[in-house]
Amino acid sequence: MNLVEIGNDIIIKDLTDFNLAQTLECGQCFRFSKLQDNKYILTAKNKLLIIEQIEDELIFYDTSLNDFNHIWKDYFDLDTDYKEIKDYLIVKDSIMEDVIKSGSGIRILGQDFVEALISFIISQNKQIPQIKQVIEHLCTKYGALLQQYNGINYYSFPTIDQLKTLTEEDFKECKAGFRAKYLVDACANLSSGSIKEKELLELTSPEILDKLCTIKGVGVKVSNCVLLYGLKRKEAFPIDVWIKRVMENLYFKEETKLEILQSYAKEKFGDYGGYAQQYLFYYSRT
DNA sequence: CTCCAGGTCGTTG
DNA sequence: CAACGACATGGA
Repeated sequence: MNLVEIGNDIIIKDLTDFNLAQTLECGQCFRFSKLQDNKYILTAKNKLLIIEQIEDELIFYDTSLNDFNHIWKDYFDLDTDYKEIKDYLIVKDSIMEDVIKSGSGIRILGQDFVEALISFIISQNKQIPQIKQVIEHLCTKYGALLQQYNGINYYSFPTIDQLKTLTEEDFKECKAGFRAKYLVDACANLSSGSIKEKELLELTSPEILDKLCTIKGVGVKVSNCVLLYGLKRKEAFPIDVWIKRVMENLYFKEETKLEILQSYAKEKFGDYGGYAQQYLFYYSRT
């Protein structure tokens, strides 16, 4: 990796297979906003980051080398060879060539486990702009103030210690609607230790999926999102309405049951299912 | 006003 | 066990 420090900024040069806008706007994360073309402000891992891509350079503004090495390199999946992943997918399935072309700079972000779980419980039966709103309400009310930028306060995602005190009414005030009781149950599971990230990491993906599905309001789709975005299980293949539609159009040409789609993806994309899913999602939305 | 949205639950046949 | 409506909220 070609890294340069200039003042308080860190610049990564000669990037390949990376597009910041695609990565942030492909629906995997919710806590970011666009400052200008290819320049974003985002909060993750208890930090505020201003980041810009100019051609094949990525600029991390006001970022220490320590934060880059320990947080952002991993968050943006910069050590993964996406060329190899794309080649694998295209060899397995020629249809993927066009699909990947549409979002060829997507990276899968390494998000916080609790944030991914809470966010994707909120996501059910909601549109992305509204998901973002509910999450922002939650963070503004219960997160810690990180920093002010251009007169706007930016907050961290609440910790489980903060979340565990919230009632169903508190979540409803954040406009979570009928999901409020699900969020309470998720937080109870997390704070009681009945679900612990460290213990999940020891399990196989199917075992984690079963465990997550014991939370009220968490089904197969949300669990797979948590596996992929919050626990780095790159074989996870979450199937939502968009993925269902695009797979039916590209591969089946007719209505197809979830189980069929799921096993098809497993056979076709294997350990790289998560990447395939992300390319498919982006393709189907553009 | 009606319809529907990154799903899941509880209830029916 | 497959099918179906309910569920809060807000935007089209």
